Amino acid sequence: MRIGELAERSGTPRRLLRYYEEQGLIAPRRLPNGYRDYDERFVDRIMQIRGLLDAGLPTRIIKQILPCLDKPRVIHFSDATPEMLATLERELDRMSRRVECLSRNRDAIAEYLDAVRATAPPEPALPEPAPPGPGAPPPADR
Amino acid sequence: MRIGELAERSGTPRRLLRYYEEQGLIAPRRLPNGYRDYDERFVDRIMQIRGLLDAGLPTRIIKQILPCLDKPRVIHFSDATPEMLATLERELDRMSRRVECLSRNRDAIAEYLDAVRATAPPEPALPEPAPPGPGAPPPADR
DNA sequence: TCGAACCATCACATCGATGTGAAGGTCAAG
DNA sequence: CTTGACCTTCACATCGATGTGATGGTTCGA
Repeated sequence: MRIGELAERSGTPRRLLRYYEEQGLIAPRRLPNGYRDYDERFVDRIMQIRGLLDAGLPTRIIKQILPCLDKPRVIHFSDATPEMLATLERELDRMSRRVECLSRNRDAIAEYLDAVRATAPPEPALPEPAPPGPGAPPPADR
Repeated sequence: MRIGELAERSGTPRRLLRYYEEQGLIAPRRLPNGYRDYDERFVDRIMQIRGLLDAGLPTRIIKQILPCLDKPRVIHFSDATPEMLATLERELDRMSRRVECLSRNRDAIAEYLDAVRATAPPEPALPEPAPPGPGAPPPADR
């Protein structure tokens, strides 16, 4: 597929797809006329990238960890330089802390909302849209 | 305490303490000479703010959710406008998604590291430093 | 063949978080 | 009384992620 379709299917501006490529996060093929050519797997890939970006990881780090998250792993064992492993360890630690901090505050918000709801009548829920893919980031804050 | 001590105790540049104040996240007293005057509670407060920032929340949102994370809650029930509650719901959802995405990728990295370690001999661990406060962010990526 | 709808690259703008430094006030210790 | 270590405000710079638009090539259908 070309960039427009991927943009639509991943909910990502073309600009960012080109930016992620420039940052070395993805490397789509090119058609004879120079157009970018993406296959299906890029949809989830982009979701994953956006999820990680949204969670606070910079592209530089994402670029390093992405190859390790693919199966089968065996292929990528050769990438495992000591510096690489050290980076991964550090990032693993950072991510765990982030998850902890985020969970703690999320639970506190949930608790607060529960407390508020206990004093005011709730409203009926709406039917939900389709669930997001494996790496889907939450919608923007704006 | 004055800004220098808080900066040191929270590991945060003075610049950012002033920035957070400018963004309405904190409101320290002022001494007669105009100096900012922080009490003990600001140390954890700053940690919490930095943790949330690091996890990808913008100051604008943090400003809204911070008052709800304090105990006792009862005092803050008056803040609970419908828009406020809607914001909290949205943000709760976003945070949950973030936690999910982050956890998933973190687990994948852990799995990868385990796989790698299974083929190379491990090294003995070092003694750990003091654990961080309640809202402590992970160290920077840089 | 012409226009619409794609695509390309490039450059510049914006936005939030952060760094840095200038110019000057306060205060305690020598 | 001066010096040094604090503090103040203000302004401008940087950095990464993102928005926007200019300029031009490709493809396809009317």
